[in-house]
Amino acid sequence: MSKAYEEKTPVTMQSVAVMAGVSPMTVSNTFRYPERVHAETRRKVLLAAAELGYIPNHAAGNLASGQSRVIGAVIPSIKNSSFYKYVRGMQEAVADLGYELILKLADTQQQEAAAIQTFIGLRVAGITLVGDEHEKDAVELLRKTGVPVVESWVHHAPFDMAVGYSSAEATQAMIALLLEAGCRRIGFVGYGGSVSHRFRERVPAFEASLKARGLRSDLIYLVDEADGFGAGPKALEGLCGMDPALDGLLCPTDIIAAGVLFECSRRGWKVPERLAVAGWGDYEIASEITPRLTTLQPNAEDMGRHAIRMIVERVRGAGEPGHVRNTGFQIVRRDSI
Amino acid sequence: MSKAYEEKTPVTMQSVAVMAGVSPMTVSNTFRYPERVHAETRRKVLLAAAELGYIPNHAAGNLASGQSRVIGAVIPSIKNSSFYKYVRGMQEAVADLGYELILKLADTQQQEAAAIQTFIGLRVAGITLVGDEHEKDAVELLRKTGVPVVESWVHHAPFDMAVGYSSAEATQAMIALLLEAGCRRIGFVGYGGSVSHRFRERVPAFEASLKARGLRSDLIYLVDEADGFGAGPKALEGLCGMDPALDGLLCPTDIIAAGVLFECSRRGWKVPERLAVAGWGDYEIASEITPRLTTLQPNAEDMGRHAIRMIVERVRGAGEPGHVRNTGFQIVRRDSI
DNA sequence: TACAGGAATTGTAGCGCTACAAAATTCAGT
DNA sequence: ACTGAATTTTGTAGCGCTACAATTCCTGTA
Repeated sequence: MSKAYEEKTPVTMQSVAVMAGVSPMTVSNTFRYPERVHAETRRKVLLAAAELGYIPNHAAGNLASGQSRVIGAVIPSIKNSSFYKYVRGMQEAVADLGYELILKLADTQQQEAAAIQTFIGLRVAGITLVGDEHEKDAVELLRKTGVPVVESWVHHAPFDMAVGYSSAEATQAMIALLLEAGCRRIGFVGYGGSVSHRFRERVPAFEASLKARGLRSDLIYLVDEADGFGAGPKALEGLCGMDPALDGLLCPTDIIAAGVLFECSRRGWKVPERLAVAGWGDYEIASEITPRLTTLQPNAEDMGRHAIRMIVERVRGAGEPGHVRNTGFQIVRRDSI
Repeated sequence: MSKAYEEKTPVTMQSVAVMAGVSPMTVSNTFRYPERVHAETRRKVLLAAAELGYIPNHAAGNLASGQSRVIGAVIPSIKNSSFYKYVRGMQEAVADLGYELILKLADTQQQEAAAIQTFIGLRVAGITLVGDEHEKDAVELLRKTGVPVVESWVHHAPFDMAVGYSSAEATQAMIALLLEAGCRRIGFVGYGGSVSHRFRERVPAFEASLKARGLRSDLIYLVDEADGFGAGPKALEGLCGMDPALDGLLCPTDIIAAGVLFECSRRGWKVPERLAVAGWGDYEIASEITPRLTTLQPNAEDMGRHAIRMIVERVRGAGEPGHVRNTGFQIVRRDSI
């Protein structure tokens, strides 16, 4: 029977130092400032470290130096493939900059607050959040500790820094495209319930765009976030009830747009001739279903990359609080409009 | 202009102790062993801590106690919704047990090895991995440090502990279902390239099941993992080339099965009459498309929960190395078979 | 050969916390 | 009031590492 975890003799910097025949400080320097150590010495130290399987204890280093190379990211859900790209962007950036990224999932504001506490407990170098709606106490805590924080997917008024794009502008752009394609009775599918700001700000943008053209702007139908694809058929039915001649539809995600497409095929409706459908998010499914979905691509990887860069800049003394970076969006024109 | 992060006066246990008028040790006890301190004292300490926004420094605590309340999970990808459920299960279990979960994404073995190093550097209490194929050095390192490790989604021969189900058994069960439904010319879609063991072990199970019944067992088509939905049509075309009377199809994921369903609808084939289609993974899409997909549900949440429990048990002194837990699977019968 | 000046190396002290043991306080039962 | 035990509180030492200053080792030049 093998020994329990704690009973193994831990490999410390000290043991590496002894094996390499140098002082512990030299071992430390070898890892943190390799250029300060003579090449030959460095070789010996690295050899000893490899031999012993030595991994520097971040916890101790962090404590001694007051600095951390770890950035914490709170993600609301991993179901959504935009977040996947966002995380990829962050991973890429931390790798370039010599940092580490750790993730926590949080579906609710309470969970987010708990995740923030964990990260602060770990004394991470910075934190990235999604959205601009957070628990009051959590924000207070972040303020007090002064950790660099980037809010992603939002576009203005951060309590520290933000990176994202404007959902309102994106909505306008999508409506413009629908209008250009000849649609005149455009419907809007939104999320009901207490959904986040970045979804809610689309509604007024939708209304304003249509009113400006003198078109009907009340074809709005709210669905339940949990319904997935199933929300598509429901929304289509609801909206057709309001205006049977509905000819364009703006969906909050590609998933719902796909659901609408399934329903159109069931009804024998041609897309985009009978109904033009706009997605949002550029999920994988958008380019795979028939007809291929015209959608909005939010540059999620860029967002992730910039979120990390902003934190690292701040740690290095640059980067002002209040900094907002607009990573924009792109409309991917395919077959559904 | 606000001060830089490092310049803020940090709130330490000491400052809480002063404010509450007790010794630092009492503050420590209040957080770690609340029952050891008098209720009234506890109240004072908690009040002071809240007032100052004190969050215990995990790094220091970890260093002093040699113990950690953080478990690290390495996830290969978050695109796949089974992993989502797996993570949910883990989150739930850590919350129950008073631990924390942090995630790292790793698509390749190299990235996995790096993630393991990070976790060991953080001196986490345990690590969960996916699959049983890891970089040799990483395994060596895990062995040396003795961290409790659970390999998930696999069923046997762990180097420490494992939790999962047998892909071979699952394949057999699915084939049995197809046969029962009257299929006699069954095709198999697999992943080409260097794909992990848990996918590869399905092939011999497929062949054996069919040979045992004296049926054709060479209708195997390999697709590229990156093709997503698009792999479905390709596989269907390839397999029909081998046997135009193909009447059943076993897909490696629901995504591919969905792609096949799209293609069937394009061809005007009835499912399951013309072709019965089996998915794998019970993704969201499985219950949303028409016809609804019969698929294999791997009890991912259970897997996550058990992975965490096994680690915590080990830390607490129970739980043998070599422990394997079979969380089984379920076939979700819907309309495609 | 001596020595300034840079390169490389090494003690010292302490980061914030906790294990442990010792000390102080409270309490019950005479 | 007094004692022994139980409860609560508190020093002490040290976890593994790094900042910083001090020391030692080199090299080239006078």
